[in-house]
Amino acid sequence: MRGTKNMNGSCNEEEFDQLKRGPWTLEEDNLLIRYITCHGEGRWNSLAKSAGLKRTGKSCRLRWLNYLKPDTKRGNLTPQEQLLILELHSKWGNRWSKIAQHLPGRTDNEIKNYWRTRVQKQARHLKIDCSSKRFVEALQRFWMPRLLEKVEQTSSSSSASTASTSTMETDQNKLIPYSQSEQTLFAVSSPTKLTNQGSLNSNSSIRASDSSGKILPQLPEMPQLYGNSAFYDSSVQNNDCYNVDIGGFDMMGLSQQDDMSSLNFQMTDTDWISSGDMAADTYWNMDGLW
DNA sequence: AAAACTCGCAACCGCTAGCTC
DNA sequence: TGAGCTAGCGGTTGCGAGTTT
Repeated sequence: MRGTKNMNGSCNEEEFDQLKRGPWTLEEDNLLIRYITCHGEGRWNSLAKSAGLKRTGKSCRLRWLNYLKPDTKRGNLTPQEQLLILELHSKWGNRWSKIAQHLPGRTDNEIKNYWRTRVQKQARHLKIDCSSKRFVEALQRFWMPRLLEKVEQTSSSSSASTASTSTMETDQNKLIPYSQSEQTLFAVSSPTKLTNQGSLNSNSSIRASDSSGKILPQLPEMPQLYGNSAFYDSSVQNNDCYNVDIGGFDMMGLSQQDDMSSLNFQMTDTDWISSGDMAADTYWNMDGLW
């Protein structure tokens, strides 16, 4: 069986017992980097041997992909990246590698860790299952708008002119999860761009609000965010995940509701979504998220 | 000051799809 | 066709660092 002594292909029992585990040393890292620089990736088991590493091929591959590869990004995820993760996870679930493909420089492991340590922590805090409809709804109504706000803050501070070029009519702070005609993930829409299929009525539109229920400042038009940023791979634009059919939200049982206010989550304990309590910082603490 | 606890992340494990022979 | 092997994925674990008691 894989994962046992037999998983290593040509590795016999004695070799297996001599294999090193645990944290990589600087020397091992250098060996691996040097070898891959000269010979390239692939054939990980033989690579491990040829490089003189007492590691499994699997371990070498992981170390390279998650840590040593030159274009690997380190450090905190940006709000843009977090937003994208939330969005893509709502569509694909725990398909970490697939999600990672859309965040250049980030690894599936990193994204998985982010989800488990940050997002699931919020779910625990709210005492709900992070895979539940309620939690997805919470993400959409509170977390994502705040991330968008954060994105706006960072983009306006780094490029004031870019942020101010959004001339779209945003008389309502409507956030639609997807725009069918534009390949965006999340956009502040003008009313004319809302389709019957994807629109949310104004009484129930997802709004960015602070804990007191105030409507937050208008949010930027998202196509700029995704269209211009380095992490948005233009090659992805024709991917079905962007050319969406609102399917990303169908899975959450929301899109078929023209009026979100009609959603009934049958909450018997605390109706924290509709009451607005959830938006209170005591329940939805964003401070630790970035 | 130190023990207990929590958190974040690197690394490992088990499984499986796909390829080769 | 099926056995063996490789690469890759998602889940889990272990450990060091930081925080709380």
